[in-house]
Amino acid sequence: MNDDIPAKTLPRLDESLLSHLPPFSRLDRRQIRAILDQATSRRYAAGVAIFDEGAPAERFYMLLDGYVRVVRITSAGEQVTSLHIPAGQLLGIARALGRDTYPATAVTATESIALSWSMQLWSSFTAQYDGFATESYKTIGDRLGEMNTRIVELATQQVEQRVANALLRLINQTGRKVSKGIEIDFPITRQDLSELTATTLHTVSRLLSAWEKRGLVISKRKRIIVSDPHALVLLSEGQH
Amino acid sequence: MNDDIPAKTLPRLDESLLSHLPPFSRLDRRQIRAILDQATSRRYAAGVAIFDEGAPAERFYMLLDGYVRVVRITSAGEQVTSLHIPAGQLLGIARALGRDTYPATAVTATESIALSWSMQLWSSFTAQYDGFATESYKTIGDRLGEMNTRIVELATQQVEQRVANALLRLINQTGRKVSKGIEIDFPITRQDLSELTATTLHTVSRLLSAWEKRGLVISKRKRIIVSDPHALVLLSEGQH
DNA sequence: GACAAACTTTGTTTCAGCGCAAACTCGGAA
DNA sequence: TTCCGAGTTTGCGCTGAAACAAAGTTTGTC
Repeated sequence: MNDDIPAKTLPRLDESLLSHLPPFSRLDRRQIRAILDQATSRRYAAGVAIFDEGAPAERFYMLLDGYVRVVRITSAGEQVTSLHIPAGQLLGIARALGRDTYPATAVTATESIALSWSMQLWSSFTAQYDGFATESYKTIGDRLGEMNTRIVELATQQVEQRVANALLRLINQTGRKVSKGIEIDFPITRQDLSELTATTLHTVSRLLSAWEKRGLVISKRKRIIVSDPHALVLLSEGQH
Repeated sequence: MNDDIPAKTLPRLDESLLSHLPPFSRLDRRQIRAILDQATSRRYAAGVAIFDEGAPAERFYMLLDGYVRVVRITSAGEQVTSLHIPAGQLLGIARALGRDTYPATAVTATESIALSWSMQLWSSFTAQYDGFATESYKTIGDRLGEMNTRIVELATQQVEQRVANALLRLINQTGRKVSKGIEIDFPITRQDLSELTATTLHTVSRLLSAWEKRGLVISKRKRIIVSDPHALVLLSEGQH
């Protein structure tokens, strides 16, 4: 499960890694240097767990590169993805909400690089570094909003609309422009998409096939390009 | 929509109102006095909105008595209840997450009483009062966990299980012991319950009727008593 | 270049729960 | 006391999407 490349691979981390990221953007070079010097850097292969639901929340992370899926596993063994986290965001910040275990599992969707700090540093970070707490809570606020949206979607929308919405959200958050449209920037299977939309991989496959015939998307294995986002928006609103 | 009883009805608020509530429990009498003197107290009739989704977050609230439903309304006009808030909790604390509008509408389920403060006081409260911020964030953490649970439920469970779970959660949070079992402490219609479980009032009605025949619940209009919680737990796990 | 594993597609069957419709009941207002 | 509206119950038909099943395709590995 774990990775073969040891921690602290990168000899010395550059300040520019963090200086433009919201939680750190108000800090000066010296402060960022201090933060980096306390950080552990680590590479994760695709598909490995950075931390597990229920485990003691010992470290918090800043995802520098890659994508992470936040998943929960039901007692019946089904997986439900509750969030996607792109590079540049904090994760595992349970402590900010007074928890001492991680509330969900974080799995890399691609090969990823993350910095991490001991959770004991959390309170000194929030105390010392201006804007760090505020920005962290903003991130949590955004995630809360996103979860709220997912609840409403699950509660009121048809499968087709949910899948269309999920696709739109993914290209918004992590889309990359390519010649034929906008591509989701990391490998994503029908299974992943079904876990994100609370349906089965079969149904997702059928939908994507239908959409491909109508020219809305182009999909190869693990890759999806949205060529007509506007049409997807219509679908997400329930039009056919 | 609004209420006829003016603010500041209660001549002078007693410190004991707040002293045992988590966000204030670590404070001394003098501090609580100061907080109370800045508060506005107001009574709300059942079924009125304390604040509306999207409105500027001008005040934050402490619910002293009653119950509040946090709802969102979809573009199609359907309501989805995302949380129930019992007395003793803060609400409308959008600001803690860096938002300047309320992310959802708060509607009273019963006649309720709440204190409120101008949102401008938020930062001074968190700065001055020990434990206030921590406890507030803990509340948010709990709500996040609850929402997460709802997502997983919506994603993986059958209607019957979801309704059973909702009922169990309600009696846990707001149950009152009566001779024949545990009663939900505020009026709740089939419609409310259907909005909480993402189904129709018809289905909820059928389920409750069936359960009543089997002796698991007793229900009159707007009132539900759970007489066999354990059987409901089994149902919520998928047994029949 | 063959094999296995992972991922995807497509067909068929089944049924939970929704939509629609109608009737019933309770509790308060007048 | 009657009336009315809000809340509830129940029946029935329909359908979206899950379950089941099986075959096809891509990719990496030895």
